[in-house]
Amino acid sequence: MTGKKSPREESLSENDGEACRVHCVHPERVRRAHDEAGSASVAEELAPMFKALGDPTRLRLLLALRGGEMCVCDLAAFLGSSESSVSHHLRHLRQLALVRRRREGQMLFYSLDDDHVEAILKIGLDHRAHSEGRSKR
Amino acid sequence: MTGKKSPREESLSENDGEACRVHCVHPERVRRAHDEAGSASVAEELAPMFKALGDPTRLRLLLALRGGEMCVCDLAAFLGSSESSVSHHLRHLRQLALVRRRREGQMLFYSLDDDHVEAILKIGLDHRAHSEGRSKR
DNA sequence: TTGATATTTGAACATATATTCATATATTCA
DNA sequence: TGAATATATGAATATATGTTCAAATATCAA
Repeated sequence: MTGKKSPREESLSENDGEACRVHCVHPERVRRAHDEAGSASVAEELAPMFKALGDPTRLRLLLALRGGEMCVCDLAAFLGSSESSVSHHLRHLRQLALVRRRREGQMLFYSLDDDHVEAILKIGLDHRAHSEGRSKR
Repeated sequence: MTGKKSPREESLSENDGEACRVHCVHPERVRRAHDEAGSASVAEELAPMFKALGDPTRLRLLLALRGGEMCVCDLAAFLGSSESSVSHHLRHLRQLALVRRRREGQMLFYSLDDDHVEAILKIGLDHRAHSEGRSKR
């Protein structure tokens, strides 16, 4: 992590020289952006996890699993969708280390794999509560 | 006792009878899942935000903005992509209340709109560090 | 006003993705 | 062994999504 001062407040009055000529660019800011965002591969590695959470069905699966492990047909019954579809989603989530599974006889019980997952879900719910209908058109 | 025993984990308060006949379902678990996940609309409302973070380009924009506000051409230069593309993405993020903007002359400066956004990004990065290469094939 | 810059917007296209259907695998039990 | 159950998997398809291109706004400066 790159240490830095509190962002936000600074107005750019005298900051990066002035502004943009011919399709601008404030060099200072671009440089700082690189510090914050790292290389492109950081986002490339991180995005798939968020994308996985971005599907309502998968998200619902994960929210449900907060209550404890469930088998595939439980999850299918819960969602009201096919077991095949659920299985595809679970494989997807498993490949991303978001869920793990445990076999018991013919059944496979799935559960959340990582505490971070719960944390992210929680913050997401907070954000939802916080910015209720605040979207800009 | 009630017939058979249940060698299952006790993380759940009670066992759901045994398992599944003809495409199972543990009623207790399904009920608890409903408690945890709420109605389908919860996931429907929450998913778009995660989906927005699920695109590497948009994610990179948000990571960059952690360093402070930036104008469109800064962001385009930073990403190495077109300003049109960036603008489309920013509109998307703005509609979800993930970023806000401030005009200064001809330029528009974008910044993160919500502390939750930073929090989610941070946890995401943590998760990435934690589960490095742990994905199951 | 006119011209220039910064950004937005809509449509088109090419790619990605979720679901379905049919089939395959794994495990238990007779 | 074979039937039955629970889940996985591959292919096909229909839909969603990101980027590009062309054109439209908005602001400033002369």
